[in-house]
Amino acid sequence: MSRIIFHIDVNSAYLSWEAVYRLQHGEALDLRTIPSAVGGDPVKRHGIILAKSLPAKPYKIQTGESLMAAFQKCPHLTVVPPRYELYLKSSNALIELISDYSAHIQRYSIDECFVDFTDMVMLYGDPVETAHVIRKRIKKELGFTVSIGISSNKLLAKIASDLKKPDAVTTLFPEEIPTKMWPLPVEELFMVGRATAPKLHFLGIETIGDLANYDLEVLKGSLKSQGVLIWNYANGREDSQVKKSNRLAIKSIGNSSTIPFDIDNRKEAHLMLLSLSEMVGMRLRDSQYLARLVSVSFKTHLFNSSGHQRKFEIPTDHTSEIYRVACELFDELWDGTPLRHLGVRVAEFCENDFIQLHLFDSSTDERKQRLDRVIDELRGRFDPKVIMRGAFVGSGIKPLTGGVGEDDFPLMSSIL
DNA sequence: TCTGGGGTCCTAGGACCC
DNA sequence: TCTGGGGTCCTAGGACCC
Repeated sequence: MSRIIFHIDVNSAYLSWEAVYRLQHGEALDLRTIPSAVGGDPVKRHGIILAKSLPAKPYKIQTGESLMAAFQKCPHLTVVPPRYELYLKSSNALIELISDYSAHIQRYSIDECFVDFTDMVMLYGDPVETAHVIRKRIKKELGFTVSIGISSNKLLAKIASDLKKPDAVTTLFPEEIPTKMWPLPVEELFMVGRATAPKLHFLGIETIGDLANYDLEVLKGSLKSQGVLIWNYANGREDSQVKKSNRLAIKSIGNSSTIPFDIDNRKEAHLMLLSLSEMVGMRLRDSQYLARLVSVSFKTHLFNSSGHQRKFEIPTDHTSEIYRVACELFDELWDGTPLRHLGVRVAEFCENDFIQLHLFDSSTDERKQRLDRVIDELRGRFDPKVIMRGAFVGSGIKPLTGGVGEDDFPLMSSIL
């Protein structure tokens, strides 16, 4: 039996949510009506564009480009800093409203979700009409607009929602593929990115239709399994389930940061690793997991990147353990080239519901654990900066680096 | 174009085992 | 002895997503 899937996408999410918040708090100006953007650190004119308004489009402002470049294209661009707690609240409100219509919701990212509407058709009738009802309710009750795509699978629904923006409902059922999807440039296809597009062009493939009708064996030859995947996508074939997102699905936790200055000595590098390990450790403990693997990665001033990873002898969630191994890994990997980016990540989780007591130094282990808990507690209760290791004082390196705390839902996958 | 930060998955090569 | 092949695990690197 054929399914009915919705993909719901918030238009210019961060910017819309910011604009709505400001209107609700008495500001007269609607950011959506002027060239504006949400981006990092406008004061220092540093960071990147995270979201832009429609009036910013004619200036060719691109999501992901540096603020410097954006100001050059549009000197009077209004830039506001991001506020992730607000976006999380807005996202939750959206999901709550959609829950009135179906319990089968998959949050794909903070501003996108899939809804399996198949069983709801009996209850609500025509899906397109229902989608319009949902769209209008969101606009009226929450103050921002969405684009809704409807089809028989997640891939087509996602592409459909992109066809018309803002504030729109669009279908892309299999019989509509040749007219609505095949004329699109191939880079609009999910999973065709910066590296794959040139390879496809080399084969003479320009549109999604070209790809759909291309010889699969030839494609396999140059793109392996990726070739098979995108060929199926180009033909609209995809059958993954709308899965309720569960926190348990999380696979890794990491933080990384571009340093304001190039690091050229081990001491500063270690301090940076400590700062990152603190955040990773906090998030790991919050997740209730222990990690079996830790990895360190960096980018040099020339943007060459490399990484190194290792397993813990015993799965852990201690900041001090993560930091110790991170330093080991770093010292083995680094040849002294100046660095501008450093990252720490933990993975391979197991449950922490029994306490790991090992025979040799259970007392120090317990002490570490207590220390972590007390610090987490204080940081949660007050400002995270209340606890600061002495080594950071006057170092120019923040005692805690990286974002994404407590309520993150870890589901951004390159697979639908 | 002078390039953030959070993730997931795939592949290739080497080590090691039988 | 200088020579198999298959399976699994580990690691590094790259591609993609939002």
